[in-house]
Amino acid sequence: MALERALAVRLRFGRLLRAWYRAHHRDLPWRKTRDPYRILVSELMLQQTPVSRVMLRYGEFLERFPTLDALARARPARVMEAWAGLGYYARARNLHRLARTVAESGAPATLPGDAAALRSLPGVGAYTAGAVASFAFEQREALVDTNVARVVRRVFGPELDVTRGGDRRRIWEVARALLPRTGRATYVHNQALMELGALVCTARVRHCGRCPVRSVCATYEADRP
DNA sequence: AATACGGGGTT
DNA sequence: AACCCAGTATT
Repeated sequence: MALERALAVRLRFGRLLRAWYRAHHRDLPWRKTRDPYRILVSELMLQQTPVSRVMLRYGEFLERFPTLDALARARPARVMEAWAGLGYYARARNLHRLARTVAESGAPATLPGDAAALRSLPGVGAYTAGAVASFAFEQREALVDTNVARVVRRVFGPELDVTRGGDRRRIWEVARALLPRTGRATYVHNQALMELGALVCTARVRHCGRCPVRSVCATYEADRP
């Protein structure tokens, strides 16, 4: 049901979504770089952590550890210091381990550019692999985080229940079906999907009045008076 | 499939 | 006092 709906309107949906993003997106630090390392750090920090809190630590962390190699050479205690206040400290340990692993395999240390290889790195799951592949390497890869899952469910599959494993897989399928044709457009597309969930199609309140895709939204269609 | 992992802001 | 937030690894 959700997949058929997505396939039917994917071109219109994508055009509306990306146009809205270009006009309304926030100017966030990690959107000003294509450096895979800087993108990776932002994605790891943002796991289950609000943008506002990551903003407090992101710049300073990169100042102390400007490259993957610099991070690989750092003492664990220094890395944990720089992570202080962000919580989920296993992320910092994983990032440090990742840096040292990648640094051993080549000089200078470089991240792999495809999602499957990224996925095998410590602390990098399906979401982060898709994010780094599409944001840093402009690969045509989907990504699903809490924002994307909510947007996809409301727009294409109100019947889906994210707590069910099968439905989670279905949401990934829909996200892949929605991807634009090129990797370059995928960067904007994925950013836009998350931004819509963060600014308009938010968890508690839906701001359908300023939603660019309400004309193709199943939830809006069902709830309108 | 369920749970641990942080901590601070919002409702 | 819940609920929420750019999830992942482990059981």
